[in-house]
Amino acid sequence: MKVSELARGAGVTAETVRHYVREGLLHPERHPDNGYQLFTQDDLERLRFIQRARTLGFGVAEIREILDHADHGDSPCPMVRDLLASRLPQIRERITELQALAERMERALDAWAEMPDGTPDGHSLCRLIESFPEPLHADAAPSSHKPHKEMP
Amino acid sequence: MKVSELARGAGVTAETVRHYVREGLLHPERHPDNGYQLFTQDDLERLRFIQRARTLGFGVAEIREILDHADHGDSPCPMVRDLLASRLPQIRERITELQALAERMERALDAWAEMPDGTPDGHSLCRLIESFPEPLHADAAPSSHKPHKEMP
DNA sequence: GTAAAACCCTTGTGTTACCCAAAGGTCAAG
DNA sequence: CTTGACCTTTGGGTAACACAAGGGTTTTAC
Repeated sequence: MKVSELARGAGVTAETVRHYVREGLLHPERHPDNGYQLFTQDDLERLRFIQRARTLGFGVAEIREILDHADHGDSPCPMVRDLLASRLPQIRERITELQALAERMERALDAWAEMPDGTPDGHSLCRLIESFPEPLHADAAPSSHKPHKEMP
Repeated sequence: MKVSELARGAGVTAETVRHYVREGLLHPERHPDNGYQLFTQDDLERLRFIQRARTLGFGVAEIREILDHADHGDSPCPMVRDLLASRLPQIRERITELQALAERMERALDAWAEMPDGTPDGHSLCRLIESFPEPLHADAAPSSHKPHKEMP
């Protein structure tokens, strides 16, 4: 198979496939004449595996590790389980955050009805936003969790 | 106020403040002698406004627009409402996705108990992942929504 | 047989919202 | 006057691709 064929087979773009190759998740042969990348059926399964792993929240680097393990004949399952277990709480946290976000947005839109769009008076920017509670930045809590990152 | 003072006042890092200055969200004066950035109380409120807007899901570029509007004496509220209204469904979608993700992860961890960590046999990578349903890539639906982006 | 369409290659750039390091100037305290 | 804390700018890194450019190749149609 060539790049695009493999890509179609898994429902991704050719760019994504090339990306995975660059990142070392796929190791295609090269057609000796024209240098085209040649993929096998196993590569297709491998790509589908990658897709599933991605939907499980794994990053590309992690998947590479998993695949490397498996390629060496080791079972990556324990690693997978640990990664899964360690990330699940973060996902939950992220969900909670987003739900709070959605709620804030809804309350904002609801409150809209009763608020005038008045031109700012030099001190107010948009009451719609200003009237929200502050993000209450944790500066007293000794729990050393730095500014938060995005999910992988 | 100097950078770090402003930053502390809003619970962000000095780097973040400098970032917002670079992006044009804050326009501090400069101390004529040493070139230090000088912020006012209004800047502190402005920064807090920015923080609230961020927690409402606005991107830096959008906030810049909002602030520019307000700085010109226009009410940014209608813009804010539209942005809020247009983004809310995306947030909901994202929540649904993440909930599905969390569920998949849980099911995976549950299923773990009954599965052997067997070394891969050359065709299986990790049954824990392989036994998941494929991401069912929409290639038949005419709804032209390309590979999805992350939330702003 | 050949020309255009459709693919392939590599390389480099852009996206988001910051974080971090380096090199060097400034300032308050001891 | 020397630390140490803080300031400045510049430049590079992050995640997972998307996209465009410039140039070769293969397939398809006439």
